[in-house]
Amino acid sequence: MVQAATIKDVAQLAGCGVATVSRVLNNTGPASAEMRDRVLTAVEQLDFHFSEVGRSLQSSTTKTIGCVVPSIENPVYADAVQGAQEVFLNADYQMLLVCTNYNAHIETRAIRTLIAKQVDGILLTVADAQNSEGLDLVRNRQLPHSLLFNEAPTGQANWSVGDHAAAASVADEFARNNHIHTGFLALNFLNSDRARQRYEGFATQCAKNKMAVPALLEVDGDGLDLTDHLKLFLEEFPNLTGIFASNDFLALATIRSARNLSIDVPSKLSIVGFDGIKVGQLVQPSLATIETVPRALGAGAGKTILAMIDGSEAHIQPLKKQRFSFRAGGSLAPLNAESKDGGKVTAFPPSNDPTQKKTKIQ
Amino acid sequence: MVQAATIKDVAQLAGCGVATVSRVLNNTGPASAEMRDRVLTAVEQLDFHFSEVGRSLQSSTTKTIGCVVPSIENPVYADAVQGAQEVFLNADYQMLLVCTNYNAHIETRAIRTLIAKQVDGILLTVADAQNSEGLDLVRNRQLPHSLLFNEAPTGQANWSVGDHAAAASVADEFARNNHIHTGFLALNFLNSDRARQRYEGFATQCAKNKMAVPALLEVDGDGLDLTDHLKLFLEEFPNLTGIFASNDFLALATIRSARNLSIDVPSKLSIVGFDGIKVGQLVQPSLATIETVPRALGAGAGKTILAMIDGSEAHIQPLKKQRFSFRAGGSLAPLNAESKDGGKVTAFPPSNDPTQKKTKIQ
DNA sequence: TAAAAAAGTGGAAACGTTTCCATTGGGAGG
DNA sequence: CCTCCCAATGGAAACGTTTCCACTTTTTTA
Repeated sequence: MVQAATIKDVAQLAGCGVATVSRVLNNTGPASAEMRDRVLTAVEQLDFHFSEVGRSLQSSTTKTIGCVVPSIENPVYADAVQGAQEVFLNADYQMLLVCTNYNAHIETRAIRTLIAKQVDGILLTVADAQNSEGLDLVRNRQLPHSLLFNEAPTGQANWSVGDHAAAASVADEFARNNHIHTGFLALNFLNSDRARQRYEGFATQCAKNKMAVPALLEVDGDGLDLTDHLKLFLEEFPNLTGIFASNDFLALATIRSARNLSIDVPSKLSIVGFDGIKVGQLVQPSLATIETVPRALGAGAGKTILAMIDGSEAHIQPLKKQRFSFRAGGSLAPLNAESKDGGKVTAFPPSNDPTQKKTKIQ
Repeated sequence: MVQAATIKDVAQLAGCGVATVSRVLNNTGPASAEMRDRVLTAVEQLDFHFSEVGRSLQSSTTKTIGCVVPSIENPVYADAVQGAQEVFLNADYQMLLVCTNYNAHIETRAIRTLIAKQVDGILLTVADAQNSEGLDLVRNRQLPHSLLFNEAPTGQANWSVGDHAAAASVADEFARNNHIHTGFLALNFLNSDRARQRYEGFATQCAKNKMAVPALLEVDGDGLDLTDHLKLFLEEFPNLTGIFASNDFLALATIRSARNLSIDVPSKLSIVGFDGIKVGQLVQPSLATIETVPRALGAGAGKTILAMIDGSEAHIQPLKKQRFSFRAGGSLAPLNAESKDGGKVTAFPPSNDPTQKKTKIQ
């Protein structure tokens, strides 16, 4: 590894003290035109750049922000992280990223290290915001931070989706389509407070709509093939007509599994997802889902942290009212008497898919 | 922000010199049992943790590795980044992540900053490995680094997919299915050397297989709705029977667009993607594609860097022969005379989709 | 023209570590 | 009892910055 030039080298070559070099390069304090020239020439000649480490030690500022999320294999987190990262980069901050895989131990350890590295702020999505050792650490140090996807305490800028309300709106949509018996499908339900909030919001609103208590359907593994799971669920709850999957990938896997079992979606079984990933609009039937704006949430949370670091804490971002919206799709259809009583249904019913164009070629 | 305790505070509280504290805590050098105790107690009492900044300055090592990729909205990069990140974390390194959005200027600036931050190594996917200012910087400093997805110079561990060969295998698959007239569909073709290598590998192998020169189809925008593009392409190249999309998302969008145009996939038009994203197996028809192992590539590149930092440079990872495989899917079907002459084809031909289970319920 | 102010400059301390070196004290070997 | 060695310990330098302060030189003002 080639040794980089230091400010001392520059000073020596320019024939001046290090203080002068610092002043010239940072434009802080006076310097004669001639001195300025000599320094700049030396810098050029040595290809000098300040060592951020030295700077950090002296200023106790690192221009670095930590980011802790469960996983970026989930496009929702990936988008959010990227949104934040761009905000940081524009403000000349860099991002230290840690994925915890929903593991509280890794979470805590990572946060500890980030603090030791003296990050100027932390952006985090914790497994459980009510009970997070790492989050406590951050709060104790009063390190600038913002929760992302987790519900923030009142008074702080909130960059969560609003899982409870969003899930409630799914219940409303099922109700509007005359569904009574529904299920909530989750992968690793216990791992995240978001999944629990979604279930709760869904169940509560189902009750308000005089629907049955939704069945809680849990699956494990990678969630790619749910055929066997789905078969069992439908045997256990034979009058299920709709499934709310806790994310879009799970929803697509469910549709696929239904196809394997020759159960038509949506005429026999309606599916609604959560997140609003892009491919949901490309598949057939298109996916009814909760559309979220992860990128905007990430960017917003990033800006909140920067504002806190700036000291303009008072001026925290206004918490937007609506951070989700229901996206209609072909996977959710009204439940009518005809299909309910097991009567014949067209194998490929006329699409009620609003995103499907009807353009013809030739 | 609460001020953290320093080694001096510990020394003072324990009534000893800082050198002793350092020795005790790092287990480097002797210390009496009693001293050990006093230090440990003080540490406990002050909740002391070393400042990594101070350490870095003294050791000129940061336990930090930079990672530069175009975007993690693309699941391929996201998976690779996560794979690398896990490797780093296991070795007690943290990752500084920068997304360049395929912008060479951001790329260069980011790499410069990473060097100033004195990262111990850099993992990068550059827009064009033959012509990258940032890559030159890294090479000049002889900073431990590894290319990811870019073809590495001979002699270095190679963590690219092998785009040329992979694309060639797609040409072979089209040939095996009797396709002659194909097209290569790319989004922002000029932005990356990978897309170009894929086209070249595809075109070369098409020639070997006595197929027509593949049409180069370029689209712009977000690639969500390609209907109009596809219509134009098919008007311009009316005898096109197969399209090789440069990534899976584009492939799925193409299938969707074909549906909009009432062109059946695969009987009228076969589609093959690239990357092997998971949802490709969930859709109908399932997507024929090149399956890659981005996570493994990222992890491998990460390990390579760690090995270089360790100094065990000699023992670089062996470059695996095959880093991709063709995954059959319902979107690619043989071209037979019947469908070629515009004759009647079943609207929903018996699936030749190998991933589709035939399980029935009840 | 002298005094005061301002501009230009460098030395040194401080930030939090590690590590080299010197100092002390005690035990073992002669 | 004297030496020698080794364990235990602390002081201080070094890493690369910024910034305070003091000093010299130039310019302004009266």
